[in-house]
Amino acid sequence: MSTTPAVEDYLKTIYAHTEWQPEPITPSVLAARLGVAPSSVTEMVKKLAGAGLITHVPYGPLRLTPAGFLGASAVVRRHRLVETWLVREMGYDWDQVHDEAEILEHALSDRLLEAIDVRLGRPGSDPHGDLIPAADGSLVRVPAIRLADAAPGHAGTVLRISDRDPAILRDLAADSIGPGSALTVLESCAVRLPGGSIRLLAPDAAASIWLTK
Amino acid sequence: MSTTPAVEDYLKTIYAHTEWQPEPITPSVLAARLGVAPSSVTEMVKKLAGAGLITHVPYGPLRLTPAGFLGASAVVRRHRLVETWLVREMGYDWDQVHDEAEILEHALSDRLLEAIDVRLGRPGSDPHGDLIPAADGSLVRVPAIRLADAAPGHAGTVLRISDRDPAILRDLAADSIGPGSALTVLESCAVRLPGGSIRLLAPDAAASIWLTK
DNA sequence: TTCGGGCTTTCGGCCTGCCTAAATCTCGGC
DNA sequence: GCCGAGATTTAGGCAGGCCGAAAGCCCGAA
Ligand SMILES: [Mn+2]
Ligand SMILES: [Mn+2]
Ligand SMILES: [Mn+2]
Ligand SMILES: [Mn+2]
Repeated sequence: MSTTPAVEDYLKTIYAHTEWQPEPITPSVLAARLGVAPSSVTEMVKKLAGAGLITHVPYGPLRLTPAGFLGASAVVRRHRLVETWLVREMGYDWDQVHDEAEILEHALSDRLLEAIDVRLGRPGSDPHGDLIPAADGSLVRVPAIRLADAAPGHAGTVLRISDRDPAILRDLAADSIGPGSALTVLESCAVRLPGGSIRLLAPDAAASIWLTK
Repeated sequence: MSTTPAVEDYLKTIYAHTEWQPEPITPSVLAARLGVAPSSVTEMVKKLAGAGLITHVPYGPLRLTPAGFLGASAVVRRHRLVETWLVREMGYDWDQVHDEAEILEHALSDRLLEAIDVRLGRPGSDPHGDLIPAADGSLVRVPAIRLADAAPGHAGTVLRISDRDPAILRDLAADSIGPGSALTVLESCAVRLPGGSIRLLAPDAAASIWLTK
């Protein structure tokens, strides 16, 4: 099976699901994330499993094989490098890059990707703090905890903010919170910044932020 | 009908055919340029005509309507801006950009295209001297003559070199000939450069070069 | 004027990727 | 242990884009 944009999006979405939590993805969740009908997922799952990219027992969850993981890593790498490039060189804000990257991730050649990577100084993470896999799929993971799950008093650095909801990203930017921000958790939705100022976060936002442990 | 990559490639190819010569393109030539079967062209022609993008009488040639011309201009503009960007900023040589642009022309958003255009200082032509249409499809055409058709003694500036064959581009680059080069035609395949040196061009190359009249 | 080769179109088919509706399965709650 | 809600799969279809084979058209050469 050739690796079409659809295949790449399926692999990437399966990959992303287990990036910050261990449970494998189910067909219905995958369908919802991709915005397609569950029956469409069933079909593609057959093809991906047939190509040795995922494993799947009927009515069970989906897991990437090593080959599928490598393929997914390549897409994720392209997506995140593109996002980083758009923010650092093309005047985009971090809440504006996702849709553009969603398309370009399927269109860049290896050569152009390498040129962008070099220009950017081989960044290790994208504007949202998501790690950029190396060309061989490897990356250096750091133990992290959701801000919403952190105990009051927990102090840490923002590792990553889910880029799913642009509105959250804009709100956080307005609060000067981004990857690298140091903060202390006061209670479930309040944090103290280094200057001592306090920020009250929406529950959605608190669930989107991951801190060092 | 939505404007898919296939539609964009058809429009662009029809557009390009009449850019340097007046005869409209025929289905078989279009099929050859696109690398598809003639029957595939017949099908797409029906769709394009139905959408008001081209005119076509059965067994006749194909012509862009004003709407089709506008659509084609947009694709050509994206293609040529991408080529220019790859050469000026991403370390590509002028014979290496075509395939990459062939894909990216379908993937860039208007916003990203605008950002690239601004970065490059709104260039009027691409690395091969091909004019870059403005967003409204307009461009400033200059009378030109094929080097192969120029009379001995004709002196002019290189306006444009067809980018169809990368090998020709490499050869010409080795001879220090490119858009803007001043040269005098000696006989069909020989030219004199400003320094006085003489270059013997392959017939293919002489047919690919367009000079000021 | 006729004829035939070359274009063009028609026809039937294939593949990808998506859909809805209708089975079918699974698993937690009773 | 049974049952039903929810998840998953099956079945049948559709649209886009392509193909090869066969039929149809057109025009220049004779
Ligand atoms: Mn995508
Ligand atoms: Mn991101
Ligand atoms: Mn193209
Ligand atoms: Mn060009």
